[in-house]
Amino acid sequence: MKYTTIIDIAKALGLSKSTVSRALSGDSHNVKPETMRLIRETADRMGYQRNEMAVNLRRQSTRNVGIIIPEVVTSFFMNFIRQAQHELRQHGYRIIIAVSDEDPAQEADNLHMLAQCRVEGILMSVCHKDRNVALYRQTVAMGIPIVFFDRKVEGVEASQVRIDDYLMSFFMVEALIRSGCRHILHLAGPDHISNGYDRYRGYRDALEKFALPYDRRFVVNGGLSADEGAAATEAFLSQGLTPDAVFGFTETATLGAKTVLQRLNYRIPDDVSICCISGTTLCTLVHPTITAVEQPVVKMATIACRLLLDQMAHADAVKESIVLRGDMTKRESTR
Amino acid sequence: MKYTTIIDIAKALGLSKSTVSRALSGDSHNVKPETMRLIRETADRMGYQRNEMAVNLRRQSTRNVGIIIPEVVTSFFMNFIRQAQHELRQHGYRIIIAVSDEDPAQEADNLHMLAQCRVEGILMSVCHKDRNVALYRQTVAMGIPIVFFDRKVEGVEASQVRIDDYLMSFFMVEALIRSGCRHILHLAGPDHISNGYDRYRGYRDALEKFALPYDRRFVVNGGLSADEGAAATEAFLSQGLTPDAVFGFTETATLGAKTVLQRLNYRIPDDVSICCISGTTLCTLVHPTITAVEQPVVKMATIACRLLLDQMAHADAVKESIVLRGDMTKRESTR
DNA sequence: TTATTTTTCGCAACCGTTCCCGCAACCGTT
DNA sequence: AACGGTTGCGGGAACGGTTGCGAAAAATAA
Repeated sequence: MKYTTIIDIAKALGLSKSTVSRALSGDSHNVKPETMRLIRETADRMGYQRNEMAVNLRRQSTRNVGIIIPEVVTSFFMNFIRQAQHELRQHGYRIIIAVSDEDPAQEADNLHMLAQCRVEGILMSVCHKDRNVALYRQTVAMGIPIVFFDRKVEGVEASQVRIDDYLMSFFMVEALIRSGCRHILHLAGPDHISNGYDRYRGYRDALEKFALPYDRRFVVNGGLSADEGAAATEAFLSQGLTPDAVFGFTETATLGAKTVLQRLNYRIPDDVSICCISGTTLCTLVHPTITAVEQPVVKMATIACRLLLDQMAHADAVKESIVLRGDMTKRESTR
Repeated sequence: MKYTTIIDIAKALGLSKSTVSRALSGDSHNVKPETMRLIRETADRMGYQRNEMAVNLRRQSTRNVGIIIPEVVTSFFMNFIRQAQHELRQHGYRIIIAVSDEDPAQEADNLHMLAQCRVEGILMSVCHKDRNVALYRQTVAMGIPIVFFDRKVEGVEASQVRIDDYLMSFFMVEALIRSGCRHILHLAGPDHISNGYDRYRGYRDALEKFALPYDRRFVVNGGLSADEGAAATEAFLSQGLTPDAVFGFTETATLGAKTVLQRLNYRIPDDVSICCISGTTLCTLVHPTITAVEQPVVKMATIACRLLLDQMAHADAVKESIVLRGDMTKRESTR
């Protein structure tokens, strides 16, 4: 496979590669219209594809940004990427996607890879709240701006955008209690995701507000996937405990719980209410539909991009930490 | 932001860049162990990140392949990417992901972008059965091997891997009929996706096998998304027609139909059976769970990668067209 | 006509890396 | 002492573009 280069075109036309370069990059100020047309035609005819790497090397700027996401099972991240791509493309940036698979080691690899590809900025949702913090710092110190989205990370001087996990969680549990629930199972997130703790705090404080007893057997690690959520729920039920509500850290795990409960003939919401944080359209497709706090993904992506574009434009742009309200939608799964 | 280069390292140590290059690329045959250690340490200390573009330019080979997918709403493509990444990484290839959003124009853009980034191969699922065929041809002719997966495309000399849409569809509808269904609504795919026609043929031939009348009002365009599927179902029902089964071209649209039916208090599967092709774990999360043919995504990705790796290794490798059996799983939504 | 400006183009340096080639030092052998 | 072989390293030409500068050519002004 041999690509045609501007030199090939130059030779074919008896011109210099400078002129060809200028013609192809649309420098109408320095090349005769006639010549321009000629060059462009031959370029087309010869199937010219310009070598992005040579350009980037010379220009000392790739116009691309990296997006690192922890997983691909949730549609949230996919939608984020979609919106971010839309947003960044308008500013002439290309995106490179890297998936960490919830593994800090792979995340570190991804970060290095992106640095080697000379991305000019990174949008990232971390997979561990502090395992790679030193690396994040180092990356930022090297001059690659990072904007963290969705998952909180502390100790790095960078912009962030996420929802108010504590408050959303508090409201959700408060609503459950007001609707009469007293024994609320909380499928908590894994310890290494910092949002998990905030959501847990919201749960506890809501109980406290209504002077309900806190039973730590009602807080279990629900994992992230549907399978993990199902397993956790089964383990919980096998202790002989009976919840009248389930409040999940994340959507997929919560749906796993729902599957188990329905299989055991619990009626939803009559016997048990179900709700969760970080719901997506999935919550509207299942039966009954699930009450959830939805991440305003479009807004989040838009803001994340704005923050990143700011940083890329001026290295001294002030770092902002933006906390959004989630959209809580009451559906069939709660009373 | 100024990256350290091998020249910086060379200067700092009073060595030549050649030696530094060799040390860092692990050419232990040509550099003294002592020097090697020294160079590597200083490289670390100076935060060296090698410039991937310079390497690629010089080597005349980027080791990356592109993956073009039509959309991100389905988890199928995400899982495909995940597996493909796993597979290709083992052979030292990086992947670049591009999303076409079901738009041929964007798909063409993506193809050009990948060529400019000098990918050495492309895995692709097309968004229109013939709109960009000339471009595919041209790309292959330029020497970039393409492997098409999931969605069929004709008229291009390239390897392909997909499931047997006709047969799977036939089996599924046959099963519906055997279970007593007589009025089967088919949510067909859009015309521009060629698998759609095969699935439709499967539907028709199954009816014919049992000598059931074909009523074309029972074949409607169900679109791809849940919303489209829901709208199509509502439009169908508003004609006063009553189906005793729904057979969907794709999962999301089928779930949209399910939502509508449940809202209208149809009992599933007592009043109406529901099933579809190209189901994912989503089918197991909803209630009732949905009978579906699942794409063997892991196998498909593995095979696609093998085919692509073959082509990249030997340009004259024979083009294969591999048709897989889907996994049909009976669940609660059918009798 | 000549002088001056403008247009159009070529030369050459440069981006960061790889890799071929050559050179010197050192080894053991004859 | 002369010789061939190995080891360790440096010099410099690529790879495919961009771009500042100068020069030739063309257009305009004097």
